[in-house]
Parts: sequence; structure tokens; C-alpha cells
Amino acid sequence: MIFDFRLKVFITVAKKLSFTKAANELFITQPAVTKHINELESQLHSRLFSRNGSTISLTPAGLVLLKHADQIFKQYAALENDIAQLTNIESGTLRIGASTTLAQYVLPRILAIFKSNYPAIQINFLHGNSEFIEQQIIDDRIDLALVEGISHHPQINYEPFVKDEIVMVLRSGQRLLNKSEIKPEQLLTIPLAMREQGSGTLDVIYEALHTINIHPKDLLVDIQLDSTESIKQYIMFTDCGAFLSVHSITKELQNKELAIFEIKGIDIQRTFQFIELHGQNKPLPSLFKRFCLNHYNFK
Amino acid sequence: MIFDFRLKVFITVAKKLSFTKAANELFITQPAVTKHINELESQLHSRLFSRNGSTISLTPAGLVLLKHADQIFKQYAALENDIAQLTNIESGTLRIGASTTLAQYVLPRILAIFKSNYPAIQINFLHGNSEFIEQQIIDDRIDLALVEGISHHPQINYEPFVKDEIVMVLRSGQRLLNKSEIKPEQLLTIPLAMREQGSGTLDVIYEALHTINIHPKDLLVDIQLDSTESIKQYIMFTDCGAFLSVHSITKELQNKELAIFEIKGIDIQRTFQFIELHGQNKPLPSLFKRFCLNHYNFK
DNA sequence: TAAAAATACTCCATAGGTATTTTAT
DNA sequence: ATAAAATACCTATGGAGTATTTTTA
Repeated sequence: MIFDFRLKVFITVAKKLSFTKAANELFITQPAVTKHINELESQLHSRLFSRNGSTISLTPAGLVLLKHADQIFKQYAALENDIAQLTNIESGTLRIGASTTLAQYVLPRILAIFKSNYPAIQINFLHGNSEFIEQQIIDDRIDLALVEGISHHPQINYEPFVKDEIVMVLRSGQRLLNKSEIKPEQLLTIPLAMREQGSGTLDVIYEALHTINIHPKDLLVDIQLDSTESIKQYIMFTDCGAFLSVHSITKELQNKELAIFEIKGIDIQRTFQFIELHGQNKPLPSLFKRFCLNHYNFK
Repeated sequence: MIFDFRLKVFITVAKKLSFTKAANELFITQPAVTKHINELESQLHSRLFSRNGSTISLTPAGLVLLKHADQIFKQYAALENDIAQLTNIESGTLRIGASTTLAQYVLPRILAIFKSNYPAIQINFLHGNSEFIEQQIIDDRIDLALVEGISHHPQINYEPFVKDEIVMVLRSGQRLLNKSEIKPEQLLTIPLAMREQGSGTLDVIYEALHTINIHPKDLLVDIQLDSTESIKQYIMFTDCGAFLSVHSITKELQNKELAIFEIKGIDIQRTFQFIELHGQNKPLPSLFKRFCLNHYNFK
């Protein structure tokens, strides 16, 4: 992991056109982002963003910097690639794991691209629920895994990967709602397909609804199913809504089979985490981690 | 000034093939260099230098990194250039100064290249002895200057530029010595052309000779002259030696008109310094400072 | 044994956090 | 009134220093 973090902050702000959103994506705070940008601006003696109150935009100098910064990052990526090549870490066995949602919707794509870049690397991949995966890490049966939240196990090191957002979706044909943003009260009138009791995802959803004073018993739960895939299939054929991870519905959103409905006042977020035993710095797992991060930041 | 300092450390070590020499050039200590290289090596999971006791050499991974690092630095330089272009700091007036040696031997070359890069910038250039130049800074008659040493003036900010070395030279035809390294005793047998009493340069020389127990009165001072140029001319036609800044004799060394004789046990160094009033960060002087630094680090 | 790199510590500058204020819609 | 950026202040980590030890030619 070698690069100029200040430039990365700049690129992220330029992409999101928001200091706050960039801070969120980078897992730092908004004042930290402000300071990085200020520092860059004073080093370059130019404003990079024009701040017009609530909206910001790139200045010409900002555009120039963005162009170069991209180049610089490409160069850093090429560098790591060449070094990896050279040191022969492009062969060997990578033992990784992931919890359910990640294993189904996030990793397949990454693994496919990774494998095409490093065909000689043998991948051993395990999936299961978070507890199972954590146990595999502790038993040193896998080197690295991706899970959906932090369970604060003392032997395990947690490192954020990307933010996940859980959103309310309905099949596109559903005509009960004609706006993409709905009020909390309206939510109570929509039949829902939910995950089963005991699901971590369900807890996160209930917790978020609690902040706007909606209690589980007030919801019109039409059915409880034990997998994301079943829920997706179910809502395709009914007027039910469902709370799903944005990562599980990218294809359906593109096809316009499903549509997102934002609920005023709530934002259900969690962060996917890399987990490893403390103090690990093995070449192959590091390479893979870096690869994952690049995948979500630059593509 | 925007770049990845750790990569700069690497490049410097690769160029000098010595941690200690690199530390010296970068104005940091050898342990700091060691730590930077170790950190890079662990981030890249590869050794970059093979240390064989007293000598080090680049590993294949080190060579790859060097190639990319150069590219990255070129990109950073292009970036600053484009931004400068854009923000129109390529026009305006730059008020600078320099003390004698620098004004005669170092700046002309830099100014010529600078001017060809930024033809619209008007340069006001002053030279004089260090006190005079410092007074101009304090009176805000110039924004930035280069001097040969630190006089610790409280209103002035000193920032190192490059190291200067003062060496013993003789005209190449001088056949009294047949080795390029001579012993301190031999020095006492060579007639010398020295700077006049009161010259800062002379003080530095006497100070260094003092460390090997040579006192001014022991030297065979043939003549005292009040300028570097006079001394150079004088020794061309005699068998005298002289102590001169390496920066003042680059041409004569290339032509082989003069030759360096190292004196075992001494190393007469001083550091050229940028001076400014405290807290200055004006665009044009910053651009010029950066330009000077790049000139000596990458060319 | 001498010259250079590594190691062990100490210190401080700066990156980052929290809390709050300012600003513009 | 709200949402976002700026500011003020505090904390802690990592980069740099000094002193010393280890290594090998």
C-alpha cells in the first residue's frame, strides 16, 4: 500500500463533489478532509474547489490536478504490479474467506478479475457466516477474509474495506409509489419481505428504523425468508418491498427490474471489513487486499 | 512543494549507493534513511538494496522501483508546471538576490533555464555580501535570496538548498603530486593562493584545518586575493594550490584545466541556504525555490 | 579496526478526532 | 432552518533526532 494519501483525498472529493461524502468514503472526518484540501491549495497556490455554500465544484486548477493525480496513481499501481511480478508473489496459494453477502455479490467479480491478472495464484476460498469465518482466521486455516461488521474479537485485526448501504427496493412495475423518496409513515403501508430473525442484517435495519421511531411490530411484514436471493426473487413477483444491500442488486438496478426508494431521515450503513490475525503482513494477502481496495476506488 | 518524500529518499540512496551520503544530501540523519527504506521494503514485500556490509547495491526490485519512481517524480513536476501555467504565476516580478559565489557560479545557469521556462517573469536580481543581502530581505526589497551560510538573524527563515564542498585544487600540469589524495603534512609544502582576511570562506577553511591541527601560520601562503575568479586565474599560471568551492570550478574540471586533491581527514562543507522573511509563501518565490531544488536534484 | 548500517530510546510535529461556529440556500 | 464547510482545540502516532551496537571488509 504505497501512495500519496493527500492526493487520494483530493481525488475522492473531486469524484463526490462533497467534503463530507469524501470523508465518509475515506473513513476520516470532514475537518480532516478540509485540512488536506487547504494544505494542497496552499502548496499549489491555487484554489482547487470553489465553495458556493452547499455545493462545490472543481476550478480549472482542480481539473488540471485531477488529470495529473490520476496519472500518478496509475503509475503507483503499475509500480506495485511490476514489483509483485518480479518478486514472484504472483504464484502461491491465497487462502481467503468471506461472509455470505460478500461471498455472493462482491467477491465473485473481484476474484474473476484478480485471477485473470494473476493466473498462477491458487485461490482457496471459503464462505460461511461471520462467526464461522472468524474462527477460520483464528485457527489459521485462512489468511484473510471479508466480513460485514465488527465483532471485536481480540485476536482479530479489523480494517475497513468499503461502505455498504442497505436500501428499500421495490420491483419497478410497482405503481403504488410514484416518488423515489418516501416518508416514514408511508413505509408502514408497504408489505415487506424481510430476512429471518437472528440475521445480522435484520438487526442493522431495525436499529436504523428505531432512530425514526418505527418499531418492528408496526411493519407490514408479509414474509420472512432466509436468503437475499430468495427475497429478490419474491419481490419480483409481488408488490412487496425489501431492505437489501446495494451490492446485491447492482444488476437488477441496471436492468431496471428493481428501483430504490429512499426513506426520509434514515441511512442504513455498515462497513465491510477485512479481517486478519494481528500483525500479519504476508505478501499474497496484502496484494489481494490492495487489489480489492483499488477495485472499489478507481473503477 | 508536493511529492512523496519516502520515494525521494529511495531515489537518493539509489543514486549515491550509500545511506549515509543520501542522508547528508537530504539533510536528515542516516537512521532516518534506514527507516524509510525499511518501510518501503516492507510495504513492497521486497528488498530494494542488498547490503553487503560496507557496500550496497540495487536489487532487481530496486531497479524496477527506481524506474517507476522517476516517472512519478516527472509527473509531479509536470503537475506543478501546469498548475503554475494556469494560475498565471508565470508572469509577474521576482525579486531575488544572492551572495557572491552563488551569484557568480550557481545562479546564472539556473536563471537562464528558469527564464526560458517562464519568459514572462520579470527578474530583479541583486548580489552582494551576505550581510547586504540579508538587509535587503529585512527591508523587503527582495523576496528570496541564496546565501552561503547561516547567520541566525531572528527575522529571517533559513532553508537548506544544496551542500557546497570546498576542495584543494591545482592546475592539471602541476606535477609535484602524483596522487589525488594527499596527506596533511604534504599540504604544508604546497604554496597556496588564498582569499583575503575577513572572507567567510577563509574562516570555514581555517576551521576545518584546525580539526587536523594545521594552523594558518604553518601554511605556505603565496598570495592573498579578493575574489575566486582572480585565484582561479592565478593558479592556472603557477604551481600554487587553492581552496575553492566545487561549484566555482565545474567547467575547469571538465576541461581538465584543474584537478582536485583530497586531503586525508578533512571535508570542508557548508550549506547554501534560501533566506526569506518568516512566514512567507508567495507564489513566485515558491515557484523559483522549487525550480532550484529540482534543478539540483534531478539534473 | 574503521566505516557503514541497524537498533534502541526520546521527542515533537502533524494528521486526525470532537465540538462548535459560520455560511449560504 | 438546514446542511455543509470552516474553525478551534486536543490527542496521539510516526518521523526525525541522539546515542549506541552490530556487521563486514
